[in-house]
Amino acid sequence: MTKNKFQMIYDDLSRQIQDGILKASELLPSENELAETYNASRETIRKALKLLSEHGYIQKMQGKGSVVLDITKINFPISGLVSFRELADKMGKRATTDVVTLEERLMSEDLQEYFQLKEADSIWNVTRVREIDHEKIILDKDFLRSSFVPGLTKEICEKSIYAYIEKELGLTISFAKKEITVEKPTEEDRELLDLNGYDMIVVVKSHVYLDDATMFQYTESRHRPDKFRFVDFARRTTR
Amino acid sequence: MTKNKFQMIYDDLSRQIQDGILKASELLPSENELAETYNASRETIRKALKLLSEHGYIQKMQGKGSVVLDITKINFPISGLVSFRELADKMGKRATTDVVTLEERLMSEDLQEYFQLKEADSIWNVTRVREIDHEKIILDKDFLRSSFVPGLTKEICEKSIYAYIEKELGLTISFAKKEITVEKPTEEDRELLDLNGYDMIVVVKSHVYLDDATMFQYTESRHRPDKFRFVDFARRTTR
DNA sequence: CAAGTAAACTTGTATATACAAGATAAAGAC
DNA sequence: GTCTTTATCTTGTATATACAAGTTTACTTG
Repeated sequence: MTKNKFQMIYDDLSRQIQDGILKASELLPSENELAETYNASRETIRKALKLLSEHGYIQKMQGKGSVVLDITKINFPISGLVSFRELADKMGKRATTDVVTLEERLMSEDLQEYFQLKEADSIWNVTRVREIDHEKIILDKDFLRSSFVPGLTKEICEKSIYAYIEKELGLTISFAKKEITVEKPTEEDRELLDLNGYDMIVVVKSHVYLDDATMFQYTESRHRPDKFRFVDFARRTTR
Repeated sequence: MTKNKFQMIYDDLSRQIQDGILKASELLPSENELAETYNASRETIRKALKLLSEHGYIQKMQGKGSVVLDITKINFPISGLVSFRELADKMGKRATTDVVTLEERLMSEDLQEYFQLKEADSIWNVTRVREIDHEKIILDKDFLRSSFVPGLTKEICEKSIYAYIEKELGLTISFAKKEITVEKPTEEDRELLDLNGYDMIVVVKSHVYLDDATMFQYTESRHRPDKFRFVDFARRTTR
């Protein structure tokens, strides 16, 4: 499945850490030892360890070794790019999605600006309400370039647009720029969500890019403040 | 200064991108060409390009090359670990810091839990109000293990604790776990901040770790919601 | 001309080697 | 015993080589 050697080693080691076989604050075997056990070169081991380090599984220390970090308290990875469905699954909550709007039209001028296009392109306009434990918590407003996502249906929007894009269409989502702010709710927010008296909304704006660096989606995910949580693992890198 | 070859190459290329010498949506020279111009091996070039990719400067595409991304709209890096001072400097705002509390005492039980220590250690308790454009916007509550930060003074807290830790003490901050939530303001928030009628507070909780994976600081940064903004660049990696 | 094929790019993976730099443990000097 | 030095671990950097895999270009073939 995962064909790459260093990814397989990463998978194996990260699983061992998650399962507690490799315990927190213990040292990993040295790179040379790992190279022997996995029948790989040291450089390949180092690629796997780099991944572990980036994802917060280990901390590397020159001269000493790689210590296993306590992942149990961290790993609530809204960090990175995780869809609503993946998240709800992980939490074991019963969550439903109501598709309020699904229409295709020419993009407006400000959207054209957002997508940095010279000519206005056709675009899908999807509005969805996310319900968790029978409360309408999240309002998702998606704008997807229809030239990339031809046959979008209500059924797909109810399940997962991401799954459709990646598995059905074979497109690869590569990276995203996100911005989190807190704003006053709009009329639409008040209509569609169970605000429960709160008069602020957490807004997550995402610009989503494909493999070839073309932006194909803009999303505003609007959350009721008491149900919002964002967790991040950040390494201090060379600026 | 930066001694490593691949970091110097990274610095040079990122500077060229920021200065517009390498323009967005253009292709970088191929890895082999770069290896020649920088008098380096291809692997060294690849390390530099990996950094560029991770920081959102370029997008690599197998078989094609590396395309320069439009960094101008992204780079408001609250993402990662940036201190209040660095941020204020970058925005060119006149910002002041008022040290409300600075005291050393034994840590409470819940703090001991946070730091995952068996015995209670001595800790610095710092409370600071951050003022921007004559408005009290941010309340920072810092808890630093005093065994690592011996001589903390009011003057240091008014400037930058980070600068003191990294430059004076020579400690290296390595990574942090952050959590963003939105909460009701406490009495302290109402007292110390200019809430301007807002009845919510954006809370950024940070666990800060050193080089050797010891946690030495816990911080709660409490922001007035209208002045809060968090920007993130996230790559979709192997999960 | 059109379609398909082959060659020549590009980046991705894997390996081997060499030395530098930091940390630790063992051996030696006093 | 105590301190210093040395050896030997560890990870970090840099290089060279080989081949795999994806893209583009040029060429051949019908």
